[in-house]
Amino acid sequence: MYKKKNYIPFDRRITARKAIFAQKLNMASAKSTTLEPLESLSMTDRVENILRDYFTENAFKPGDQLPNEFEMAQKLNVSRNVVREALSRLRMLGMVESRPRRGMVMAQPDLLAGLEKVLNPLLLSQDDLKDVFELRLVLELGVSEILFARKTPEDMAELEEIAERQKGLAVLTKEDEIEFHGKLYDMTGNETLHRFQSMLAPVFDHVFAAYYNKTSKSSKLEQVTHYDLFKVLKEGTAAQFRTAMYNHLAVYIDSASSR
Amino acid sequence: MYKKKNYIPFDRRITARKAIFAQKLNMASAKSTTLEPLESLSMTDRVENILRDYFTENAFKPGDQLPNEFEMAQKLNVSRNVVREALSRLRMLGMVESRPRRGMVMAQPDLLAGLEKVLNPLLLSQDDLKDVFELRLVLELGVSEILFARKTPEDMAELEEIAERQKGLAVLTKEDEIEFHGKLYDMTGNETLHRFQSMLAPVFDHVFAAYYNKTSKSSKLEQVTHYDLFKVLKEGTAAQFRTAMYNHLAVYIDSASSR
DNA sequence: ATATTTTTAATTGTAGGACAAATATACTAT
DNA sequence: ATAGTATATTTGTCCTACAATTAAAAATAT
Repeated sequence: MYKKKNYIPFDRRITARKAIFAQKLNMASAKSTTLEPLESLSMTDRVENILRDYFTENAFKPGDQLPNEFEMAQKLNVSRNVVREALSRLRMLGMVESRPRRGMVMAQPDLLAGLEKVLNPLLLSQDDLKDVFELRLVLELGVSEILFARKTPEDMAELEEIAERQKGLAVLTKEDEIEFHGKLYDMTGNETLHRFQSMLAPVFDHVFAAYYNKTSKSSKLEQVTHYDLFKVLKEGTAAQFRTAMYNHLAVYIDSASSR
Repeated sequence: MYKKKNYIPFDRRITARKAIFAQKLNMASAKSTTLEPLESLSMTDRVENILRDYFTENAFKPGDQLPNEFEMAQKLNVSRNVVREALSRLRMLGMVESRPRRGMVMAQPDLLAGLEKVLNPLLLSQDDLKDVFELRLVLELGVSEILFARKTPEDMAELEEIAERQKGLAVLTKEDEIEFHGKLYDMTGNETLHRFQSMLAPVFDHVFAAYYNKTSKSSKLEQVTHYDLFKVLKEGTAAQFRTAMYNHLAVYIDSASSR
């Protein structure tokens, strides 16, 4: 307890508000060509934007120390609450980190943190769900080049083990699908792509289960299996693999095209 | 000015804290198999998670009215500040909307809002930048199926106009690239894909300009032009288009593969 | 009873005060 | 110089207050 003497809390010491950056704050982003509802941004919105601009304009890099909250609040002529709400957002994105009493530092944002929190089938619009569905399809069809460029014997052995095991199964579960396709993305060496795909997958399943008639084209008996895909990846070319993947996903692609 | 009588501000009326949901709050997410720094979540982090869980578990849909901030703070036994910081995050993601004095409602989140704010080449790690670079490549290579399924005569006419105009140019600017490829994504009818791509593009350019040796393979003179792409899209097949796009992007793909 | 006006209540946005905890720094005693 | 102690710093959290404004309720007029 160091609460003796005439100690003035730090909070109180700064009282005079110098509205240095106030102009910055108050300058409306006036540039709407078409008349729109003029979505008046809240202070928090504006401070968030200003801070991000400030970081990029001043070329802040991960690890760089940031001014403290009081200083920001002063300079911007807003309350600490507003600054904290804005910072809270940036913290969520991984853009800034703050260890208590040590201040805040710039950090490497988490690319997909925001997207991850938002991929909720109940909240997204039909259009967005459809877009996500297709996006995943586009990814699956687009990875073959990378796959061929990056595949290693070890990866192929592991993939073979998976494909071989699944060959015996009458019907593949969702987990089986994830295992095989997940391994594929793993093999790209692209961690973001891998994570991105696995975030999209549940939405993809939801959309397919909810909106598309699975039985329609399932009579197409000559379906390309995971083992087929493996074989083409092992012995074929990138172009052949693309075709194989296209056929493997034919059911979904038909669904996507038809609407 | 209705400030007469013995009006007690709403803020003050609720004092007794019923820690009904306190358990929910205090239950640690204890499930780490490997020993990790035990990233103690802040109250705000926890409330953010709890709120999102609460929304999904109770199947909140866009338009649904949310409890007000006081109530949330009470129930969770935290201050309104903490609740507001958490809500501020969700507001940024478009997940909730709040019109002053009318309360908060669930909203349709903006799929890409979080990602958009974070795509800053100065802040992202080398690995992330490389991942984004490749991601864009994967998208370009993956859209051909959709393109063939969705192309319309009107779109093709517009694309032809662009390709025709660019045929005369000695060198294509960044804007030219955006115009042509942008139109391609536009033709997919997938708004999210379109926006996603245009968010990735600047990072893509940055990575290519900063890290890859452009001159290396540029001697490959038989480059596929935008007009070539157009022609294949018009007269060829999806498979041919994929090959054409692959060749069009060969410079980049070489870069990506080599590292 | 119905329409219009006035009052009240509710709720977000914003400001600002307080303080604990913990760390980095300055200071003091040995 | 070392160890120990006080001080300053800064985030996280809690609290109070109030303006603005709409929705609802009450009062008033038709």
